[in-house]
Amino acid sequence: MSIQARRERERAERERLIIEAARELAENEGWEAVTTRRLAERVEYSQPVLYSHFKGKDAIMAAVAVEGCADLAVELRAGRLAADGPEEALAAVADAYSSFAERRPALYDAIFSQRVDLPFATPEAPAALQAAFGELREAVRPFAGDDDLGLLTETFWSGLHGLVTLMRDGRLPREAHARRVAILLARFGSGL
Amino acid sequence: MSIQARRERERAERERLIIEAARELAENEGWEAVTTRRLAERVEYSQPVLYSHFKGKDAIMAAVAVEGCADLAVELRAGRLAADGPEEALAAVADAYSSFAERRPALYDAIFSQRVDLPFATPEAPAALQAAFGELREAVRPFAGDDDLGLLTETFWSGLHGLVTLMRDGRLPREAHARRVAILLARFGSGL
DNA sequence: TTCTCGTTCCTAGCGCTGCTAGCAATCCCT
DNA sequence: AGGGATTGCTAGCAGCGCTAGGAACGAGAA
Repeated sequence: MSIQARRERERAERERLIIEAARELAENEGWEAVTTRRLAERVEYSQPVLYSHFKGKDAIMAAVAVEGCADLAVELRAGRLAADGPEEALAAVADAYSSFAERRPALYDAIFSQRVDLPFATPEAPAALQAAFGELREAVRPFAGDDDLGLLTETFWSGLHGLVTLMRDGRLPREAHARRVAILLARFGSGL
Repeated sequence: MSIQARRERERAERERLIIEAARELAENEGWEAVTTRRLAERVEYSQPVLYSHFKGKDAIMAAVAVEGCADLAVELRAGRLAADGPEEALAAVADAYSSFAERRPALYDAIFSQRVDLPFATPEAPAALQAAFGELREAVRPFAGDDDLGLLTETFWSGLHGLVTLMRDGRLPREAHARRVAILLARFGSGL
């Protein structure tokens, strides 16, 4: 009993090690630098060990994404709660969102851009994901009016997502980001 | 003179052949199926020939993107001009945009998602790209109010882009797309 | 304590990728 | 008709995700 418990514990630790190594490698050098060989070398195990923990590289990225999402949720919540007044809260959440995407692009990509099969808009979605979406929803709630709150939140979120991804890929000029966010806020942060 | 002209013509034809083959392959089987080997086989030349036309695979994708953008511009324009009234025009453009992304996801990806270094928000941006953006801008213009028209258009575009990409990757439920677009239109298609 | 059975993990390798060096053949011009 | 440049091929490199098969190790039984 105790032996098996120890083994499972060690296994879980190694799994955490893999996820963390993948996250660090991705954040430092981008996802294209995260190869199974480099990852294996970094955790000081051979390649096939990775496959005893995860189905494949995509599953490793999905695990990193879920963890990263928890960080995002925390930052969104902090922004929202620090602000006073609903307009300020919405702006704070938008800023926190932009800031996260800017500071941790690899993580943002894993969560929102990479093609990785995480369940999203369903009850089976990871708790961290629902928490992050929940923060957005609470910030949007005061401005819902007659609109469906969930759909309104999804639309606002899409706006933020579009802004940060198009900017990061060089499709929108970086210097005007704040003004674009302000426009988005003006259009969503009012009773209509 | 004539000989060189013929050679250049043949070369240009072959380049078109490559671009078209890449586009078809991508639209039929996705970009991950577009490998230099398959592409070479399809145009009935050897692999290295591709590299005498394009710097690499990314450049081929960029070429496909520019062509696809012309198609997008045409569809946006058709939608805009067929509608009467500014609200209807904005809705028509949004629908045309969504429809393009839905019908031709590989093309949409090449233009707006893939990391490919096309100049975007600069005067050197391809004409087709500027044309497509221009259609959005004209549809948005009646609702600019005090906002900068360019920035407002970029923000509206970001909203559309976020909606279609998040939906296509399974991060937003497909069935509510029309309602989300309606919300976006309600927030951008009014004098504020 | 020794033997045996399971598990764990590594070596080696498959088929693929984007890309390129170097040679053969072809075509144009003198 | 021969010389020279251009064109496009064959072959190969380094790296990718992933996996088969066997070696080595540790746990329990005689």
